Amino acid sequence: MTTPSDDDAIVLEQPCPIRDVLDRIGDQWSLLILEALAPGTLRFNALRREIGDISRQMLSRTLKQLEQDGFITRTLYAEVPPRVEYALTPLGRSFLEPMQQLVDWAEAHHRTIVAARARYRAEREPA
Amino acid sequence: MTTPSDDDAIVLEQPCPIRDVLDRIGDQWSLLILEALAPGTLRFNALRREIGDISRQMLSRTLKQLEQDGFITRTLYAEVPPRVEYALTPLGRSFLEPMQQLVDWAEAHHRTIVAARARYRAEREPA
DNA sequence: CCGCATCCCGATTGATACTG
DNA sequence: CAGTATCAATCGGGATGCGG
Repeated sequence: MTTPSDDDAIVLEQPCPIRDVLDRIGDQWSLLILEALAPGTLRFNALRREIGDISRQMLSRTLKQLEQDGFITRTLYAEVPPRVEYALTPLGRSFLEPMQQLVDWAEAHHRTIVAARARYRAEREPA
Repeated sequence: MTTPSDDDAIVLEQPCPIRDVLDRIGDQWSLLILEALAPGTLRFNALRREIGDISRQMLSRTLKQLEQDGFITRTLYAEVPPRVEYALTPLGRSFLEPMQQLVDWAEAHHRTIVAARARYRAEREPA
């Protein structure tokens, strides 16, 4: 078995709390998902449409991670066809507050960063 | 040329500001470096010792990224042996403020996250 | 409708050795 | 001291098709 199933997700003890958090929301999709759920509960495909260009696999994997860490809940309704709803937990919701600070900072300083990059390139491309 | 040099670092325009920031500090080392520099200027190897288990290559690459984005400055002193000092810029320092909120949140909720993981596993491993 | 298994490729990272 | 070059191994993540 060289390719373990998603169910075997490794859950290492991270001695550093912030690493836990960055590992979870530093990836490409987690933050997008959390923000998509901020207004309210969404189903799998609704979430997919909301985010736009995420594959089913990555959405599935990322949701599982977020559920595992207690940021969201997954509710399966035993209907035909199946319905699955995702929603923020209080933990997930509380996380969005400090995260918003960072988002605000990013928006406020985005131009500075872009300018720094341009300057960096300019210094290295003399002619 | 299948392995581009580090100097050819790709600088794509990210339409979403927060992505820029997460891409830069969501990696394994950037935040550690920024926090190591918070108390003051450090030289390359001092930084390496401070962080502990980072390879020279990753430290070099990450520092370059951080410099490129304007979070730190790199000052080369034309001496023998060479001396290079890294320090936070005002941008880098201002970034640490909202980031600290997130670090605090992570520390405050770490136990909750760990508990959520344990609970998740317990639910899936009946016996 | 929701999600998992498989295949596959490019990106990331470490080790090691070499340079200014 | 402060890196860079090269090689090799690993890993994330997309596409697709099957299954519940």
